[in-house]
Amino acid sequence: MNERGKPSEVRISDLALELGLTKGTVSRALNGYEDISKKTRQRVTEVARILGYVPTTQARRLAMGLTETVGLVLPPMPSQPVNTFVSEFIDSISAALNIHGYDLLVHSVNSEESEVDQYQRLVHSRKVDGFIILRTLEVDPRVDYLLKEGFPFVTHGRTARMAEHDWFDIDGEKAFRDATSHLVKLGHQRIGFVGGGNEFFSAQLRLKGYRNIMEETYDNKISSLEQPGNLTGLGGETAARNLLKQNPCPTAILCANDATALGVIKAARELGFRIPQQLSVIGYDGIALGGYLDPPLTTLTFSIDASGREIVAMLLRRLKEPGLPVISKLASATLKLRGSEGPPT
Amino acid sequence: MNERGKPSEVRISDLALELGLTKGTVSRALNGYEDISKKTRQRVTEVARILGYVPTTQARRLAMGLTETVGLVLPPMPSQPVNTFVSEFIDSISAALNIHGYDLLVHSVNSEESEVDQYQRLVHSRKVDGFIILRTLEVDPRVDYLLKEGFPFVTHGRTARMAEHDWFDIDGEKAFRDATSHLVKLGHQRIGFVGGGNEFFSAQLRLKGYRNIMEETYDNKISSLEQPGNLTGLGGETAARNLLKQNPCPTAILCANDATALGVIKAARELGFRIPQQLSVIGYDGIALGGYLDPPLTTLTFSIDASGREIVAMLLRRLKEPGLPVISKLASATLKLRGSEGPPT
DNA sequence: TACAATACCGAAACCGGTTTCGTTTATTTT
DNA sequence: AAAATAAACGAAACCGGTTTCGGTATTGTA
Repeated sequence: MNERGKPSEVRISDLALELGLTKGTVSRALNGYEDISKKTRQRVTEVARILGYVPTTQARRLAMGLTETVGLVLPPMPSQPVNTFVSEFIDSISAALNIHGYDLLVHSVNSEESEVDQYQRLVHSRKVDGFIILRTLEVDPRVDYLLKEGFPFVTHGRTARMAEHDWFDIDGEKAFRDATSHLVKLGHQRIGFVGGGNEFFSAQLRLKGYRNIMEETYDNKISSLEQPGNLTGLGGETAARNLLKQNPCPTAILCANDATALGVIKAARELGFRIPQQLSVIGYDGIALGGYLDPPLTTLTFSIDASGREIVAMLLRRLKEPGLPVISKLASATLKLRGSEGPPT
Repeated sequence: MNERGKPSEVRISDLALELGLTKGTVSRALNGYEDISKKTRQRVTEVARILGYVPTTQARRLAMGLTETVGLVLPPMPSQPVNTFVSEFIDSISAALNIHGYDLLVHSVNSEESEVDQYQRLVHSRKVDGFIILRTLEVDPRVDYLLKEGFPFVTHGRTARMAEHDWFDIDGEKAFRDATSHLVKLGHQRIGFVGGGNEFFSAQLRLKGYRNIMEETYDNKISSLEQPGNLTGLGGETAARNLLKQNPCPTAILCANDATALGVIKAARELGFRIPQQLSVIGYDGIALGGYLDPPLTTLTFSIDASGREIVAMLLRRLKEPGLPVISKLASATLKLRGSEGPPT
């Protein structure tokens, strides 16, 4: 069947020769053009099936002037990643893209180039039709670049320029209002918050949701209860130590993500706090591993798969109709009570 | 610069026109052919730079008859993934591939097709030059198919046919000999083992390493101490309950991976066991999250990044020289003591 | 100064498809 | 039966590059 290495492949010209037709005719027959007789179309299809003909993607895409490929440039990961979001997200979007005949091209930034350089090369070499952008910053150079080029993309997360581009996001503000309210109802008064870097728009919104409820409930806001973090476990540890050495110290801590929460819990334990009796902790992300902690981590969760599918749908719509006005969608997170929070003592 | 949407791109014909040369000459000039005068080559390069010419990847690849793309078909993930291996691995291999001008194409299996169908379509549509295969089975249909087609690939993990294909693997047998020996030295006699499904070759090897030491040390092997699992947390829970209801019950449990270990710890806690005082637990994978457990999970760890780079190097070598004899590499895991094991009481 | 060798570039085929535009044959229409 | 229309396919251009081959102009050799 095949000799040394590559399988012996059938080209459209082979098919044409076999059928006694020209390759143009064969092409149109296979693509269902009406100007080819039904009889011929069936004959072509049948012989194509028998010979195992499959069109070469590269050639088809070149001729049609499209790539049918979407790019995903992986944002630099923390050295100790604890979140499975990226792999689940990739799984989701590649499945959704494949259904529509699109491919997913994954790049990562090597140390020598900037992230924007990476996008630039993908755009200019025409490897992709559009991008999906993860972990948006308030002022995001990737977004700036693609908007300048007029190149299609959808972000997961909002930016300062969200009115100008398509985006999908989880309503982190509402999520943290919910979580804060929950703690308030449990009777907590001193509720701490460990955020992410200010450059992340999402982290700002989560902080905003927390503040909403705190100000609404206790009228004044206590800024010493707000600690910056960096969305990693180590950041959480540091922040927790700052919070827990205060007097009076918080009886609950909200964390901008689960990794932070893990750090907070670790530090709290080391300081002798029992959870949730002496300290309630709530995270954000819904990592599966949180369910295996003792006590299991209460967190805000959302469907990664649904997010991925929605984003792909938005991007494909954009590619099909470039003229469309900006589209966006805000989904909501669910408070998943698992046991790391309770009434204060 | 650009009008509505796509950036205005420069083709090689535009360059040729601008330079007063033919596109063939321009192409050879840019690719450093010696039969173009040095003066001309420099002039072409300069003008190309000024006009911002970047060759269209699709066209170049079609002309050269290669795809410069490597495929990765994501194996179906557990519904509650706890391991960041996949995203770290993707990050690693995409970076390594990009350096050499290769792209990474990620597909995932939708429910309607079998995994092999997915490979078949990628092969026949000529979208990739080779594959990287994850989570090998002892009898692996993906391997069978690609060997039959003579299509290049490298596996992460061994298979029954490992003599016929390139592979990279972690020496799980040695890893579990090390872990078992460690427990023996601590004084444990009844050491349990929770494995993975028998279809996974790696799980078998880990079991083998455990048995090696058990038979060598205690002469007889106690099969009731060996519990099957499925490499998930739930599997670990079930297995742990089976082990811990025995009398006498094990004082230590080795787990085929960290997810299993999480389940084992959860079940043990629910049964009232204190860790590591009453039960030592050791996992495998080195997930970062294990460091945040209480106590932190002792585990066998290895460098995902190094694995990815090595596998890419192997695959690229294979693509360059198809005639090469089978290449393989066995790397070793390191026992990372973090506190979930100790001497028996 | 005539002739061969060399350097340098143009012309054209090619990769494997798609699509436009004619042309031929078959079918209607009058 | 002649003319108009429709049906079905062939021919060729095209997508944007690469590569082979051949022809001139220039240089080197005798």
